[in-house]
Amino acid sequence: MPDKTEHLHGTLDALILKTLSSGPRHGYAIARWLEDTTDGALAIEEGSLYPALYRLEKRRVIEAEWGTSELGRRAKFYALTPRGRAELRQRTAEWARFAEAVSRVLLPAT
Amino acid sequence: MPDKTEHLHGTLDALILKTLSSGPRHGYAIARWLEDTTDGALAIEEGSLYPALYRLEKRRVIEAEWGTSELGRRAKFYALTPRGRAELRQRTAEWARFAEAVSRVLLPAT
DNA sequence: CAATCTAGGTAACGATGCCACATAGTGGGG
DNA sequence: CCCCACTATGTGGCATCGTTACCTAGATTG
Repeated sequence: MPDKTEHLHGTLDALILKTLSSGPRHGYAIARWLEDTTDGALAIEEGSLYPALYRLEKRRVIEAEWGTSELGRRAKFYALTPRGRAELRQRTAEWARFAEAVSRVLLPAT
Repeated sequence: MPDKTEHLHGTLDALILKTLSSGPRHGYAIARWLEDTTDGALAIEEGSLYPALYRLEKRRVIEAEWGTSELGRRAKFYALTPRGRAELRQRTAEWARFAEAVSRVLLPAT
């Protein structure tokens, strides 16, 4: 067994954008939501999440604002920009195409 | 647009193994077959393919033998080892699980 | 009081695919 | 006849990106 699943490569950004498409969320909530929604199949490490958020913010696809979490703690809320919505659409389409292709190769019985 | 699709990350090995599951093939044929089978959706660069083949060979999931291609040129034919078949099964299952999770997140309408 | 959860963050690392290029033989078109 | 395109393998350097392993800090709960 070589390594874990670094399948996330190239997909994490899209997942984050999608998570924000229903409204602003803070980082921790993004990770929780993704984990819950996928019954734990997708586990986002903090060391992946926060750098990813910075990248996305720098590229202006999301923007951040400090606020207060549901539990009264200080938290940074991220929101999609219009640019982000456009990128989400594009990346979703790319994913669909890619996943369809891989499945077509991989899933037929040996 | 940030970069191309390096979605292949972590998936390339499985695709190669699958390609070999129906019999030995040489590197170039693997790339062609994947491209054809997916109508060009998966394009494997040489700079990715050959290093990947070495990695797989070193890990004993495939083994190589020099031979002659259909067109009479010298070519290195790769074949799955039993170990390779086992890994293919495992990786296919991982992919299915991962893809299902991502699709569940990404594909519902915004 | 310790542990656990929420919340954000950083540094160093390694894996892996990509780009660009090199080599070489062959077949076909102009 | 020459050049291009295609078959076929390979290499070096690069960049990206997720992971591991930490750290801080406040709140809650056992």
